Amino acid sequence: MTSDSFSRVKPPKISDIIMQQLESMILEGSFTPGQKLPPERELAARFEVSRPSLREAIQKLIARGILFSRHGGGTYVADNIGSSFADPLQDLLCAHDEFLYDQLEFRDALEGLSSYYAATRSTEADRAKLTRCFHALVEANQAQDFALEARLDADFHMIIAEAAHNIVLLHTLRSLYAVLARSVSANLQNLFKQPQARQAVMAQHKTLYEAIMAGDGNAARAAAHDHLVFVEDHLLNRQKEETRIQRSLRRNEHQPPH
Amino acid sequence: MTSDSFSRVKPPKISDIIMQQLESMILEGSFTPGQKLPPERELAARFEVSRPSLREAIQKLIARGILFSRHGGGTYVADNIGSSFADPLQDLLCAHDEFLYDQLEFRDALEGLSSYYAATRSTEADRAKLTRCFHALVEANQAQDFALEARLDADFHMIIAEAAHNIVLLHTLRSLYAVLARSVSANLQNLFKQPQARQAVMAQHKTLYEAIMAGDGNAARAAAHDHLVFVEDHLLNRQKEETRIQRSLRRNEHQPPH
DNA sequence: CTTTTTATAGTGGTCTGACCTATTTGTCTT
DNA sequence: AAGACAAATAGGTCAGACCACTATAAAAAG
Repeated sequence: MTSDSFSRVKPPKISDIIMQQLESMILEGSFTPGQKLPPERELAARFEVSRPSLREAIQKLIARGILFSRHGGGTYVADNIGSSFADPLQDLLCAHDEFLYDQLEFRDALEGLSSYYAATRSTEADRAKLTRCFHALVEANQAQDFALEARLDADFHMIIAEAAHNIVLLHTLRSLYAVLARSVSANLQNLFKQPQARQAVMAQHKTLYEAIMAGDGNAARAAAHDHLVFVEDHLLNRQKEETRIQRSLRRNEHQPPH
Repeated sequence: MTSDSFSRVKPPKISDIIMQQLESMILEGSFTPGQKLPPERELAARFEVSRPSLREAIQKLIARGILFSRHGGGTYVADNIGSSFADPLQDLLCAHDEFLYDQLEFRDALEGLSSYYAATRSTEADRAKLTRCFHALVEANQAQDFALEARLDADFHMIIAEAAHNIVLLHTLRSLYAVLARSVSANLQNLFKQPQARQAVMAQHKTLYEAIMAGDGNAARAAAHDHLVFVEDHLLNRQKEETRIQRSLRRNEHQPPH
Protein backbone atom coordinates (compact mmCIF):
# COMPACT_ATOMS: atom_id res chain seq x y z
CA MET A 1 0.00 0.00 0.00
CA THR A 2 1.61 3.31 0.99
CA SER A 3 4.87 1.85 2.04
CA ASP A 4 6.82 1.04 -1.07
CA SER A 5 4.54 0.72 -4.00
CA PHE A 6 6.55 3.38 -5.77
CA SER A 7 9.84 3.94 -4.01
CA ARG A 8 12.02 1.57 -6.04
CA VAL A 9 12.27 -1.90 -7.35
CA LYS A 10 13.93 -3.70 -4.51
CA PRO A 11 17.60 -2.90 -4.64
CA PRO A 12 19.17 -6.35 -4.65
CA LYS A 13 21.76 -7.29 -2.10
CA ILE A 14 24.45 -4.75 -1.49
CA SER A 15 27.10 -7.41 -1.98
CA ASP A 16 25.79 -8.04 -5.49
CA ILE A 17 25.92 -4.38 -6.35
CA ILE A 18 29.45 -4.11 -5.02
CA MET A 19 30.41 -7.27 -6.86
CA GLN A 20 29.15 -5.84 -10.13
CA GLN A 21 30.96 -2.58 -9.55
CA LEU A 22 34.17 -4.43 -8.86
CA GLU A 23 33.62 -6.48 -11.98
CA SER A 24 33.14 -3.35 -14.01
CA MET A 25 36.27 -1.78 -12.62
CA ILE A 26 38.24 -4.89 -13.50
CA LEU A 27 36.76 -5.06 -16.97
CA GLU A 28 37.42 -1.45 -17.76
CA GLY A 29 40.93 -1.63 -16.44
CA SER A 30 40.73 0.31 -13.19
CA PHE A 31 42.22 -2.81 -11.70
CA THR A 32 44.51 -4.70 -14.02
CA PRO A 33 45.18 -8.45 -13.83
CA GLY A 34 47.76 -9.25 -11.19
CA GLN A 35 47.30 -5.94 -9.47
CA LYS A 36 46.82 -5.78 -5.73
CA LEU A 37 43.49 -4.41 -4.61
CA PRO A 38 43.21 -1.78 -1.89
CA PRO A 39 42.61 -3.23 1.59
CA GLU A 40 39.14 -4.43 2.44
CA ARG A 41 38.62 -1.67 4.96
CA GLU A 42 39.57 1.02 2.49
CA LEU A 43 37.39 -0.42 -0.24
CA ALA A 44 34.48 -0.70 2.18
CA ALA A 45 34.91 2.94 3.07
CA ARG A 46 35.16 3.98 -0.56
CA PHE A 47 31.98 2.13 -1.51
CA GLU A 48 30.36 3.32 1.72
CA VAL A 49 29.36 -0.15 2.83
CA SER A 50 30.34 -2.25 5.79
CA ARG A 51 33.27 -4.59 5.59
CA PRO A 52 31.15 -7.77 5.78
CA SER A 53 29.17 -6.62 2.74
CA LEU A 54 32.31 -5.77 0.83
CA ARG A 55 33.73 -9.10 1.96
CA GLU A 56 30.80 -11.08 0.63
CA ALA A 57 31.26 -9.40 -2.73
CA ILE A 58 34.94 -10.26 -2.76
CA GLN A 59 34.23 -13.82 -1.67
CA LYS A 60 31.84 -14.27 -4.57
CA LEU A 61 34.44 -12.99 -6.99
CA ILE A 62 36.99 -15.33 -5.44
CA ALA A 63 34.55 -18.20 -5.81
CA ARG A 64 34.26 -17.29 -9.48
CA GLY A 65 38.01 -17.22 -9.92
CA ILE A 66 38.20 -13.53 -10.72
CA LEU A 67 40.07 -12.62 -7.56
CA PHE A 68 42.31 -14.47 -5.17
CA SER A 69 43.70 -13.57 -1.76
CA ARG A 70 46.63 -14.45 0.46
CA HIS A 71 45.97 -14.53 4.13
CA GLY A 72 47.85 -11.50 5.29
CA GLY A 73 49.12 -10.43 1.94
CA GLY A 74 46.27 -8.72 0.21
CA THR A 75 43.73 -9.46 -2.49
CA TYR A 76 44.70 -9.61 -6.15
CA VAL A 77 43.06 -9.70 -9.52
CA ALA A 78 43.54 -13.05 -11.19
CA ASP A 79 45.90 -12.71 -14.10
CA ASN A 80 44.10 -15.14 -16.35
CA ILE A 81 41.06 -12.93 -16.82
CA GLY A 82 41.96 -11.48 -20.17
CA SER A 83 43.17 -14.77 -21.52
CA SER A 84 39.71 -16.24 -21.82
CA PHE A 85 39.81 -15.60 -25.53
CA ALA A 86 43.37 -16.62 -25.95
CA ASP A 87 43.90 -19.60 -23.69
CA PRO A 88 43.87 -22.16 -26.48
CA LEU A 89 45.66 -19.68 -28.65
CA GLN A 90 48.65 -19.27 -26.41
CA ASP A 91 49.50 -22.92 -26.69
CA LEU A 92 48.70 -22.93 -30.35
CA LEU A 93 50.80 -19.96 -31.23
CA CYS A 94 53.72 -21.01 -29.11
CA ALA A 95 53.74 -24.49 -30.54
CA HIS A 96 53.17 -23.62 -34.17
CA ASP A 97 55.09 -20.85 -35.82
CA GLU A 98 52.89 -21.09 -38.86
CA PHE A 99 50.19 -19.19 -37.02
CA LEU A 100 52.45 -16.30 -36.15
CA TYR A 101 51.47 -14.58 -39.34
CA ASP A 102 47.77 -14.92 -38.48
CA GLN A 103 48.45 -13.35 -35.15
CA LEU A 104 50.39 -10.45 -36.61
CA GLU A 105 47.78 -9.88 -39.25
CA PHE A 106 45.08 -9.87 -36.61
CA ARG A 107 47.07 -7.55 -34.41
CA ASP A 108 47.58 -5.27 -37.37
CA ALA A 109 43.84 -4.87 -37.74
CA LEU A 110 43.26 -4.38 -34.03
CA GLU A 111 46.08 -1.88 -33.64
CA GLY A 112 44.69 0.09 -36.51
CA LEU A 113 41.26 0.08 -34.96
CA SER A 114 42.63 0.91 -31.56
CA SER A 115 44.68 3.80 -32.90
CA TYR A 116 41.75 5.16 -34.86
CA TYR A 117 39.50 5.22 -31.82
CA ALA A 118 42.25 6.54 -29.59
CA ALA A 119 42.64 9.46 -31.98
CA THR A 120 38.93 10.18 -32.19
CA ARG A 121 37.71 9.63 -28.65
CA SER A 122 40.62 9.84 -26.21
CA THR A 123 40.18 12.09 -23.19
CA GLU A 124 42.56 14.70 -21.85
CA ALA A 125 43.75 12.24 -19.22
CA ASP A 126 44.39 9.60 -21.89
CA ARG A 127 46.48 11.98 -23.96
CA ALA A 128 48.41 13.17 -20.93
CA LYS A 129 49.22 9.59 -20.02
CA LEU A 130 50.24 8.82 -23.58
CA THR A 131 52.44 11.89 -23.69
CA ARG A 132 54.23 10.90 -20.50
CA CYS A 133 54.85 7.43 -21.86
CA PHE A 134 56.04 8.71 -25.20
CA HIS A 135 58.55 11.08 -23.65
CA ALA A 136 59.85 8.30 -21.43
CA LEU A 137 60.13 6.16 -24.54
CA VAL A 138 62.17 8.80 -26.34
CA GLU A 139 64.50 9.11 -23.37
CA ALA A 140 64.98 5.37 -23.14
CA ASN A 141 65.71 5.28 -26.84
CA GLN A 142 68.36 7.96 -26.59
CA ALA A 143 69.82 6.35 -23.49
CA GLN A 144 70.15 3.04 -25.36
CA ASP A 145 68.29 1.23 -22.57
CA PHE A 146 66.92 -1.67 -24.58
CA ALA A 147 65.01 -3.37 -21.81
CA LEU A 148 63.31 -0.21 -20.66
CA GLU A 149 62.56 0.79 -24.23
CA ALA A 150 60.92 -2.56 -24.94
CA ARG A 151 58.79 -2.27 -21.83
CA LEU A 152 57.73 1.28 -22.62
CA ASP A 153 57.01 0.22 -26.17
CA ALA A 154 54.46 -2.27 -24.89
CA ASP A 155 53.09 0.30 -22.45
CA PHE A 156 52.73 2.78 -25.30
CA HIS A 157 50.53 0.44 -27.27
CA MET A 158 48.51 -0.59 -24.22
CA ILE A 159 47.79 3.04 -23.36
CA ILE A 160 46.53 3.54 -26.88
CA ALA A 161 44.33 0.47 -26.48
CA GLU A 162 42.93 1.89 -23.25
CA ALA A 163 42.31 5.26 -24.88
CA ALA A 164 40.19 3.54 -27.52
CA HIS A 165 37.58 3.01 -24.80
CA ASN A 166 36.35 -0.37 -25.89
CA ILE A 167 36.54 -3.03 -23.21
CA VAL A 168 36.45 -5.99 -25.53
CA LEU A 169 39.08 -4.56 -27.82
CA LEU A 170 41.24 -3.74 -24.81
CA HIS A 171 41.11 -7.23 -23.38
CA THR A 172 41.71 -8.91 -26.70
CA LEU A 173 44.75 -6.77 -27.38
CA ARG A 174 45.98 -7.39 -23.87
CA SER A 175 45.88 -11.13 -24.31
CA LEU A 176 47.51 -10.78 -27.71
CA TYR A 177 50.36 -8.93 -26.07
CA ALA A 178 50.67 -11.69 -23.51
CA VAL A 179 51.14 -14.18 -26.32
CA LEU A 180 53.51 -11.87 -28.11
CA ALA A 181 55.64 -11.38 -25.03
CA ARG A 182 55.84 -15.12 -24.58
CA SER A 183 56.67 -16.10 -28.11
CA VAL A 184 58.68 -13.42 -29.77
CA SER A 185 60.44 -11.49 -27.05
CA ALA A 186 63.73 -12.87 -28.25
CA ASN A 187 63.06 -11.67 -31.77
CA LEU A 188 62.11 -8.27 -30.47
CA GLN A 189 65.41 -8.00 -28.63
CA ASN A 190 67.11 -8.86 -31.85
CA LEU A 191 65.20 -6.18 -33.68
CA PHE A 192 66.08 -3.59 -31.06
CA LYS A 193 69.77 -4.29 -31.43
CA GLN A 194 69.80 -2.99 -34.97
CA PRO A 195 70.30 0.77 -34.64
CA GLN A 196 68.57 1.79 -37.83
CA ALA A 197 65.61 -0.43 -37.01
CA ARG A 198 65.27 1.07 -33.58
CA GLN A 199 65.32 4.55 -35.07
CA ALA A 200 62.73 3.56 -37.65
CA VAL A 201 60.46 2.18 -34.96
CA MET A 202 60.88 5.36 -32.99
CA ALA A 203 59.93 7.44 -36.00
CA GLN A 204 56.83 5.29 -36.49
CA HIS A 205 55.88 5.75 -32.87
CA LYS A 206 56.32 9.49 -33.27
CA THR A 207 54.06 9.59 -36.30
CA LEU A 208 51.45 7.51 -34.50
CA TYR A 209 51.68 9.62 -31.38
CA GLU A 210 51.27 12.88 -33.25
CA ALA A 211 48.31 11.56 -35.24
CA ILE A 212 46.53 10.55 -32.05
CA MET A 213 47.27 13.84 -30.34
CA ALA A 214 46.00 15.66 -33.41
CA GLY A 215 42.81 13.61 -33.35
CA ASP A 216 43.37 12.38 -36.89
CA GLY A 217 41.87 8.90 -36.86
CA ASN A 218 42.80 7.89 -40.39
CA ALA A 219 46.38 9.07 -40.00
CA ALA A 220 46.63 7.16 -36.72
CA ARG A 221 45.31 4.01 -38.36
CA ALA A 222 47.74 4.35 -41.23
CA ALA A 223 50.65 4.97 -38.86
CA ALA A 224 49.77 1.88 -36.83
CA HIS A 225 49.53 -0.14 -40.03
CA ASP A 226 52.95 1.01 -41.23
CA HIS A 227 54.41 0.26 -37.83
CA LEU A 228 53.01 -3.24 -37.74
CA VAL A 229 54.09 -4.00 -41.28
CA PHE A 230 57.60 -2.95 -40.35
CA VAL A 231 57.72 -5.03 -37.18
CA GLU A 232 56.14 -7.92 -39.03
CA ASP A 233 58.77 -7.89 -41.72
CA HIS A 234 61.57 -7.93 -39.19
CA LEU A 235 60.00 -10.69 -37.13
CA LEU A 236 59.38 -12.87 -40.13
CA ASN A 237 62.80 -12.13 -41.59
CA ARG A 238 61.41 -10.80 -44.79
CA GLN A 239 63.71 -8.04 -45.90
CA LYS A 240 62.53 -7.86 -49.48
CA GLU A 241 60.89 -4.57 -50.19
CA GLU A 242 58.79 -6.21 -52.83
CA THR A 243 56.87 -8.53 -50.56
CA ARG A 244 56.47 -5.83 -47.98
CA ILE A 245 54.77 -3.55 -50.45
CA GLN A 246 52.66 -6.43 -51.66
CA ARG A 247 51.52 -7.28 -48.19
CA SER A 248 50.87 -3.68 -47.38
CA LEU A 249 48.67 -3.31 -50.42
CA ARG A 250 46.93 -6.58 -49.81
CA ARG A 251 45.53 -5.46 -46.54
CA ASN A 252 45.28 -1.79 -47.24
CA GLU A 253 42.47 0.51 -46.23
CA HIS A 254 40.94 -1.23 -43.30
CA GLN A 255 37.72 -0.36 -41.50
CA PRO A 256 35.96 2.67 -42.83
CA PRO A 257 35.30 5.20 -40.08
CA HIS A 258 31.98 5.20 -38.34
CA MET B 1 51.89 -24.08 19.15
CA THR B 2 48.80 -23.82 21.23
CA SER B 3 46.15 -26.05 19.82
CA ASP B 4 46.15 -26.66 16.11
CA SER B 5 49.71 -26.89 14.94
CA PHE B 6 48.82 -30.35 13.63
CA SER B 7 45.08 -30.40 13.15
CA ARG B 8 45.15 -30.29 9.31
CA VAL B 9 47.50 -29.09 6.68
CA LYS B 10 44.74 -27.52 4.71
CA PRO B 11 42.63 -25.18 6.77
CA PRO B 12 41.66 -22.71 4.12
CA LYS B 13 38.79 -20.38 4.74
CA ILE B 14 36.08 -21.71 6.98
CA SER B 15 33.51 -20.55 4.49
CA ASP B 16 35.00 -22.89 1.90
CA ILE B 17 34.79 -25.85 4.23
CA ILE B 18 31.21 -25.06 5.12
CA MET B 19 30.39 -24.57 1.46
CA GLN B 20 31.77 -28.00 0.65
CA GLN B 21 29.83 -29.59 3.49
CA LEU B 22 26.63 -27.95 2.33
CA GLU B 23 27.34 -29.09 -1.20
CA SER B 24 27.84 -32.64 -0.01
CA MET B 25 24.63 -32.59 1.99
CA ILE B 26 22.73 -31.37 -1.04
CA LEU B 27 24.34 -33.94 -3.29
CA GLU B 28 23.73 -36.84 -0.94
CA GLY B 29 20.13 -35.82 -0.41
CA SER B 30 20.10 -34.30 3.05
CA PHE B 31 18.67 -31.25 1.35
CA THR B 32 16.57 -31.87 -1.73
CA PRO B 33 16.04 -29.39 -4.56
CA GLY B 34 13.36 -26.85 -3.70
CA GLN B 35 13.61 -27.56 -0.01
CA LYS B 36 13.91 -24.77 2.49
CA LEU B 37 17.12 -24.72 4.46
CA PRO B 38 17.23 -24.19 8.22
CA PRO B 39 17.73 -20.57 9.28
CA GLU B 40 21.21 -19.14 9.06
CA ARG B 41 21.53 -18.88 12.82
CA GLU B 42 20.60 -22.48 13.35
CA LEU B 43 22.92 -23.72 10.62
CA ALA B 44 25.74 -21.61 12.04
CA ALA B 45 25.15 -23.21 15.44
CA ARG B 46 25.02 -26.69 13.96
CA PHE B 47 28.32 -26.22 12.11
CA GLU B 48 29.78 -24.43 15.12
CA VAL B 49 30.83 -21.39 13.14
CA SER B 50 29.82 -17.79 13.27
CA ARG B 51 26.96 -16.52 11.17
CA PRO B 52 29.19 -14.36 8.89
CA SER B 53 31.26 -17.42 8.02
CA LEU B 54 28.23 -19.51 7.27
CA ARG B 55 26.79 -16.57 5.37
CA GLU B 56 29.83 -16.34 3.11
CA ALA B 57 29.46 -20.02 2.34
CA ILE B 58 25.79 -19.55 1.47
CA GLN B 59 26.57 -16.48 -0.62
CA LYS B 60 29.10 -18.42 -2.64
CA LEU B 61 26.58 -21.15 -3.26
CA ILE B 62 24.04 -18.53 -4.28
CA ALA B 63 26.61 -17.01 -6.62
CA ARG B 64 27.07 -20.44 -8.14
CA GLY B 65 23.34 -20.86 -8.57
CA ILE B 66 23.01 -23.77 -6.19
CA LEU B 67 20.98 -21.88 -3.61
CA PHE B 68 18.70 -18.86 -3.69
CA SER B 69 17.17 -16.76 -0.92
CA ARG B 70 14.16 -14.53 -0.35
CA HIS B 71 14.61 -11.57 1.91
CA GLY B 72 12.58 -12.59 4.92
CA GLY B 73 11.49 -15.89 3.59
CA GLY B 74 14.34 -18.30 3.97
CA THR B 75 16.99 -19.92 1.82
CA TYR B 76 16.18 -22.69 -0.65
CA VAL B 77 17.96 -25.25 -2.74
CA ALA B 78 17.75 -24.40 -6.43
CA ASP B 79 15.60 -26.67 -8.55
CA ASN B 80 17.91 -26.88 -11.51
CA ILE B 81 21.24 -27.95 -10.18
CA GLY B 82 22.90 -27.93 -13.53
CA SER B 83 26.54 -27.72 -14.33
CA SER B 84 27.50 -24.12 -13.73
CA PHE B 85 30.96 -24.08 -15.17
CA ALA B 86 32.36 -20.62 -15.32
CA ASP B 87 34.05 -18.85 -18.17
CA PRO B 88 35.39 -15.73 -16.52
CA LEU B 89 35.38 -13.14 -19.25
CA GLN B 90 32.26 -14.49 -20.92
CA ASP B 91 30.35 -14.44 -17.65
CA LEU B 92 31.57 -10.98 -16.95
CA LEU B 93 30.54 -9.64 -20.31
CA CYS B 94 27.17 -11.36 -20.14
CA ALA B 95 26.43 -9.87 -16.75
CA HIS B 96 27.11 -6.33 -17.85
CA ASP B 97 24.82 -4.90 -20.47
CA GLU B 98 26.69 -1.63 -20.36
CA PHE B 99 29.43 -3.24 -22.39
CA LEU B 100 27.11 -4.53 -25.09
CA TYR B 101 27.89 -1.57 -27.28
CA ASP B 102 31.60 -2.30 -26.97
CA GLN B 103 30.95 -5.86 -28.04
CA LEU B 104 28.92 -4.80 -31.05
CA GLU B 105 31.43 -2.18 -32.08
CA PHE B 106 34.21 -4.73 -31.80
CA ARG B 107 32.21 -7.31 -33.67
CA ASP B 108 31.54 -4.74 -36.37
CA ALA B 109 35.25 -4.34 -36.96
CA LEU B 110 35.93 -8.07 -36.89
CA GLU B 111 33.04 -8.93 -39.17
CA GLY B 112 34.25 -6.36 -41.65
CA LEU B 113 37.73 -7.81 -41.55
CA SER B 114 36.42 -11.33 -41.75
CA SER B 115 34.20 -10.55 -44.73
CA TYR B 116 37.00 -8.78 -46.52
CA TYR B 117 39.33 -11.72 -46.17
CA ALA B 118 36.60 -14.21 -46.99
CA ALA B 119 35.99 -12.37 -50.25
CA THR B 120 39.66 -12.16 -51.17
CA ARG B 121 41.03 -15.53 -50.11
CA SER B 122 38.19 -18.02 -49.72
CA THR B 123 38.61 -21.37 -51.44
CA GLU B 124 36.16 -23.21 -53.65
CA ALA B 125 35.15 -25.39 -50.73
CA ASP B 126 34.52 -22.34 -48.57
CA ARG B 127 32.27 -20.76 -51.14
CA ALA B 128 30.35 -23.99 -51.68
CA LYS B 129 29.74 -24.31 -47.97
CA LEU B 130 28.66 -20.70 -47.77
CA THR B 131 26.29 -21.16 -50.68
CA ARG B 132 24.62 -24.16 -49.07
CA CYS B 133 24.15 -22.24 -45.85
CA PHE B 134 22.82 -19.20 -47.64
CA HIS B 135 20.24 -21.18 -49.54
CA ALA B 136 19.10 -22.88 -46.35
CA LEU B 137 18.86 -19.46 -44.77
CA VAL B 138 16.65 -18.19 -47.57
CA GLU B 139 14.37 -21.20 -47.22
CA ALA B 140 14.05 -20.78 -43.47
CA ASN B 141 13.27 -17.13 -43.99
CA GLN B 142 10.49 -17.89 -46.44
CA ALA B 143 9.17 -20.65 -44.21
CA GLN B 144 8.98 -18.22 -41.29
CA ASP B 145 10.97 -20.63 -39.13
CA PHE B 146 12.45 -18.11 -36.72
CA ALA B 147 14.49 -20.51 -34.62
CA LEU B 148 16.07 -22.20 -37.63
CA GLU B 149 16.71 -18.86 -39.28
CA ALA B 150 18.49 -17.54 -36.21
CA ARG B 151 20.67 -20.63 -36.06
CA LEU B 152 21.53 -20.49 -39.74
CA ASP B 153 22.23 -16.79 -39.38
CA ALA B 154 24.94 -17.59 -36.83
CA ASP B 155 26.24 -20.41 -39.02
CA PHE B 156 26.41 -18.06 -41.98
CA HIS B 157 28.67 -15.65 -40.14
CA MET B 158 30.80 -18.43 -38.72
CA ILE B 159 31.39 -19.89 -42.18
CA ILE B 160 32.53 -16.48 -43.34
CA ALA B 161 34.89 -16.29 -40.38
CA GLU B 162 36.32 -19.68 -41.31
CA ALA B 163 36.72 -18.63 -44.91
CA ALA B 164 38.86 -15.70 -43.78
CA HIS B 165 41.59 -18.23 -42.96
CA ASN B 166 42.95 -16.55 -39.89
CA ILE B 167 43.00 -18.73 -36.80
CA VAL B 168 43.15 -15.90 -34.33
CA LEU B 169 40.36 -13.98 -35.96
CA LEU B 170 38.24 -17.11 -36.14
CA HIS B 171 38.72 -17.97 -32.50
CA THR B 172 37.98 -14.46 -31.33
CA LEU B 173 34.81 -14.22 -33.38
CA ARG B 174 33.73 -17.61 -32.11
CA SER B 175 34.12 -16.46 -28.52
CA LEU B 176 32.27 -13.29 -29.31
CA TYR B 177 29.37 -15.24 -30.76
CA ALA B 178 29.18 -17.38 -27.63
CA VAL B 179 28.79 -14.26 -25.54
CA LEU B 180 26.32 -12.62 -27.86
CA ALA B 181 24.20 -15.73 -28.10
CA ARG B 182 23.92 -15.81 -24.35
CA SER B 183 23.21 -12.13 -23.81
CA VAL B 184 21.05 -10.91 -26.64
CA SER B 185 19.12 -13.92 -27.85
CA ALA B 186 15.92 -12.43 -26.48
CA ASN B 187 16.50 -9.18 -28.32
CA LEU B 188 17.32 -11.05 -31.49
CA GLN B 189 14.06 -12.95 -31.28
CA ASN B 190 12.32 -9.63 -30.91
CA LEU B 191 14.11 -8.30 -33.95
CA PHE B 192 13.18 -11.34 -35.97
CA LYS B 193 9.50 -10.94 -35.19
CA GLN B 194 9.37 -7.68 -37.13
CA PRO B 195 8.70 -8.70 -40.72
CA GLN B 196 10.31 -5.72 -42.41
CA ALA B 197 13.37 -6.06 -40.20
CA ARG B 198 13.74 -9.72 -41.10
CA GLN B 199 13.51 -8.88 -44.77
CA ALA B 200 16.05 -6.12 -44.37
CA VAL B 201 18.43 -8.52 -42.64
CA MET B 202 17.92 -11.02 -45.42
CA ALA B 203 18.69 -8.39 -48.04
CA GLN B 204 21.88 -7.50 -46.18
CA HIS B 205 22.89 -11.15 -46.06
CA LYS B 206 22.28 -11.41 -49.77
CA THR B 207 24.46 -8.39 -50.51
CA LEU B 208 27.21 -9.75 -48.29
CA TYR B 209 26.96 -13.21 -49.84
CA GLU B 210 27.19 -11.90 -53.37
CA ALA B 211 30.12 -9.65 -52.55
CA ILE B 212 32.05 -12.56 -51.11
CA MET B 213 31.19 -14.83 -54.04
CA ALA B 214 32.32 -12.09 -56.42
CA GLY B 215 35.59 -11.72 -54.54
CA ASP B 216 34.99 -8.05 -53.92
CA GLY B 217 36.64 -7.46 -50.55
CA ASN B 218 35.68 -3.85 -50.10
CA ALA B 219 32.05 -4.50 -51.02
CA ALA B 220 31.97 -7.41 -48.57
CA ARG B 221 33.39 -5.26 -45.82
CA ALA B 222 30.87 -2.54 -46.52
CA ALA B 223 28.00 -5.03 -46.57
CA ALA B 224 29.07 -6.49 -43.24
CA HIS B 225 29.32 -3.02 -41.80
CA ASP B 226 25.85 -2.07 -42.98
CA HIS B 227 24.50 -5.29 -41.56
CA LEU B 228 26.06 -4.75 -38.16
CA VAL B 229 24.98 -1.13 -38.01
CA PHE B 230 21.43 -2.24 -38.70
CA VAL B 231 21.46 -4.91 -35.99
CA GLU B 232 23.15 -2.53 -33.63
CA ASP B 233 20.53 0.14 -34.11
CA HIS B 234 17.80 -2.33 -33.32
CA LEU B 235 19.48 -3.71 -30.24
CA LEU B 236 20.41 -0.34 -28.77
CA ASN B 237 18.22 2.66 -28.64
CA ARG B 238 20.58 4.92 -26.85
CA GLN B 239 24.09 6.05 -27.49
CA LYS B 240 26.46 5.20 -24.66
CA GLU B 241 28.90 8.05 -24.89
CA GLU B 242 28.03 9.10 -21.37
CA THR B 243 28.98 5.83 -19.70
CA ARG B 244 32.05 5.75 -21.89
CA ILE B 245 33.29 9.00 -20.45
CA GLN B 246 32.41 7.89 -16.94
CA ARG B 247 34.36 4.71 -17.37
CA SER B 248 37.33 6.57 -18.71
CA LEU B 249 37.35 8.94 -15.76
CA ARG B 250 37.06 6.11 -13.28
CA ARG B 251 39.94 4.25 -14.86
CA ASN B 252 42.28 7.18 -14.74
CA GLU B 253 41.70 7.63 -11.04
CA HIS B 254 43.53 4.43 -10.25
CA GLN B 255 46.43 2.73 -11.90
CA PRO B 256 49.20 5.23 -11.30
CA PRO B 257 52.30 3.23 -12.25
CA HIS B 258 53.14 1.19 -15.25
C1' DC C 1 78.82 -3.17 3.57
C1' DT C 2 76.14 -7.27 3.02
C1' DT C 3 73.40 -10.74 4.98
C1' DT C 4 70.48 -12.61 8.38
C1' DT C 5 67.38 -12.02 12.03
C1' DT C 6 63.82 -9.84 14.32
C1' DA C 7 60.09 -6.59 15.24
C1' DT C 8 56.39 -3.88 13.75
C1' DA C 9 52.64 -2.58 10.94
C1' DG C 10 49.44 -3.93 7.54
C1' DT C 11 45.82 -7.00 5.97
C1' DG C 12 42.79 -10.90 5.48
C1' DG C 13 39.97 -14.21 8.45
C1' DT C 14 36.81 -14.76 12.10
C1' DC C 15 33.75 -13.69 15.76
C1' DT C 16 30.04 -11.41 18.82
C1' DG C 17 26.08 -8.99 19.03
C1' DA C 18 22.94 -5.92 17.59
C1' DC C 19 19.49 -3.51 14.54
C1' DC C 20 16.86 -3.16 10.28
C1' DT C 21 13.66 -4.84 6.82
C1' DA C 22 10.99 -8.07 4.30
C1' DT C 23 8.19 -12.20 4.47
C1' DT C 24 5.30 -15.23 6.73
C1' DT C 25 1.75 -16.48 9.67
C1' DG C 26 -1.71 -16.35 12.92
C1' DT C 27 -5.17 -13.76 15.14
C1' DC C 28 -8.65 -10.33 15.23
C1' DT C 29 -12.12 -7.37 13.38
C1' DT C 30 -15.87 -6.76 10.23
C1' DA D 1 -15.59 -16.46 6.13
C1' DA D 2 -12.75 -12.75 4.06
C1' DG D 3 -9.82 -9.23 4.72
C1' DA D 4 -6.72 -6.33 7.68
C1' DC D 5 -3.50 -5.97 11.10
C1' DA D 6 0.21 -7.43 14.28
C1' DA D 7 3.63 -10.62 16.06
C1' DA D 8 7.15 -13.92 14.93
C1' DT D 9 10.48 -15.52 11.70
C1' DA D 10 14.55 -15.00 9.02
C1' DG D 11 17.60 -12.83 5.80
C1' DG D 12 20.44 -8.30 5.18
C1' DT D 13 23.47 -5.03 7.16
C1' DC D 14 26.36 -2.92 10.30
C1' DA D 15 30.03 -1.79 13.97
C1' DG D 16 33.87 -3.00 16.49
C1' DA D 17 37.10 -6.17 18.02
C1' DC D 18 40.59 -9.88 18.04
C1' DC D 19 43.53 -13.32 15.84
C1' DA D 20 46.83 -15.19 12.23
C1' DC D 21 49.59 -14.54 8.65
C1' DT D 22 52.90 -11.62 5.49
C1' DA D 23 55.80 -8.34 4.24
C1' DT D 24 58.70 -4.69 4.95
C1' DA D 25 61.83 -2.20 7.51
C1' DA D 26 64.79 -1.83 11.29
C1' DA D 27 68.35 -3.94 13.93
C1' DA D 28 71.87 -7.28 14.76
C1' DA D 29 75.35 -10.46 13.19
C1' DG D 30 78.80 -11.67 9.76
